[in-house]
Amino acid sequence: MKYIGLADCNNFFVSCERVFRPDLWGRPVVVLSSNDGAIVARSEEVKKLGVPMGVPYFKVRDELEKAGAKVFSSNFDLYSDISKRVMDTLHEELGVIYQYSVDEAFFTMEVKSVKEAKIELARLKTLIQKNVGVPLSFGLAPTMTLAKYASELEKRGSGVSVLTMKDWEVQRDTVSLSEIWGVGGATTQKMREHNLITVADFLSADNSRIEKIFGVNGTRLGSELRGIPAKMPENDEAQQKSIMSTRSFSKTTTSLAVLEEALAYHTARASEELRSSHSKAGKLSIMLGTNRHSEWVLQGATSESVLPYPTNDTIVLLREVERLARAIFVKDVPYKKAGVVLSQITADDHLQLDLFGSQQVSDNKLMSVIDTVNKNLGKDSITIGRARYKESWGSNHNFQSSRYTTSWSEIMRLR
DNA sequence: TCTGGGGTCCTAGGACCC
DNA sequence: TCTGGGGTCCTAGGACCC
Repeated sequence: MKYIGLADCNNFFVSCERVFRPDLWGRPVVVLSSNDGAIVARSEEVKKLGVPMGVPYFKVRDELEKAGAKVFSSNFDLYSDISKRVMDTLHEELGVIYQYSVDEAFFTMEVKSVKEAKIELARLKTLIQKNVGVPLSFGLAPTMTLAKYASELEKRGSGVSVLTMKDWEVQRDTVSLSEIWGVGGATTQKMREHNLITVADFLSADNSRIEKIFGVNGTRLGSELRGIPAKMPENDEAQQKSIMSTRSFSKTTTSLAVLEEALAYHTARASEELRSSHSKAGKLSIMLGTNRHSEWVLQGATSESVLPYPTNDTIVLLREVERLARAIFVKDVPYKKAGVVLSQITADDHLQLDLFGSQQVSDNKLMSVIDTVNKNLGKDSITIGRARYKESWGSNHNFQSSRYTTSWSEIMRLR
């Protein structure tokens, strides 16, 4: 029978940090979000302390210190590299995989016997642990939603769980809907108002009632929970719909010049990524944000512009970004973040030519030279205009580990 | 003092058309 | 004392995920 599997790395960012700091296995470790704002990854030891996911760091700093926890700023260069190694191994061993996030991938598997499937996945788990160095868990079930649920079951145990319909039919009476993938806070609330608490409640409710209240998401959820796939892992490298680059500043600013520098930096980042995926964007948006927890919360602004023709040229985009920024900037507002979003993305080889053939279709030589130099000599060896990262508007990252695997100057030294 | 960033999908409602 | 209905397209915003 065909099953859907999920491979999910345990406490991924924490595990990545531990690969190069083996002394931290068994010790409480957390990783902070960008700007050292909130907790985004916790080791088992920290979860046991009761520190919740997503809590602002400053609220739990003392508690963590008392527990002797090690704190890291996020180090995405490191995490992406480790992620790539995990995904490469999964791909080699399982064939087609669908990478769902930096630390998760779905796949399909023909299961002849549960026992054999378990042995196979346990072997794979050991292999990744040995070759890459991070622990992961596998869940195998008839649908994506159930595979997700299954993967949680053995996180602290063997790390491999196969959920058959027979198992699930026994369990689902007591599983609460809020534990299910895709059911968040707002939906849980709404379900509660309709007296739907457990999976069994949901499944015994009338189909048309579910559809009326929860729309297509409701009917899909019902199907997935009955073991009939309503979502399938897609292996094709689907075109990304949007690319964004945004960051909070360590301190607020009221200077248009500073905001323009930050926006220029994000424009460079986003268009670089656009070029590396061999595509162009038809729409550009910028955002200036204020502190969400201050009286300025509503003073943020966004603005967008449909480009005359799709482009990935940093210079063209920079010009437009500057125009938009000047239009929405308000004097004396303390801005806390800035960002750029590129959307309406099309692959280079799928571009629509306009009727008069007047648009620029050739690749910009200057851009590809800059990309090549930066690839060979390191990030930002060449920047355009003001598009260079500056600490003056940068984020806090006070506990950052080395980029052990992606930067020669930060490689681990042995003596 | 200090509260992330990067995504996707769905829906409601307005503009516009015949 | 009367005020269509049906359709498309677009966008803003909500919800969710990791």
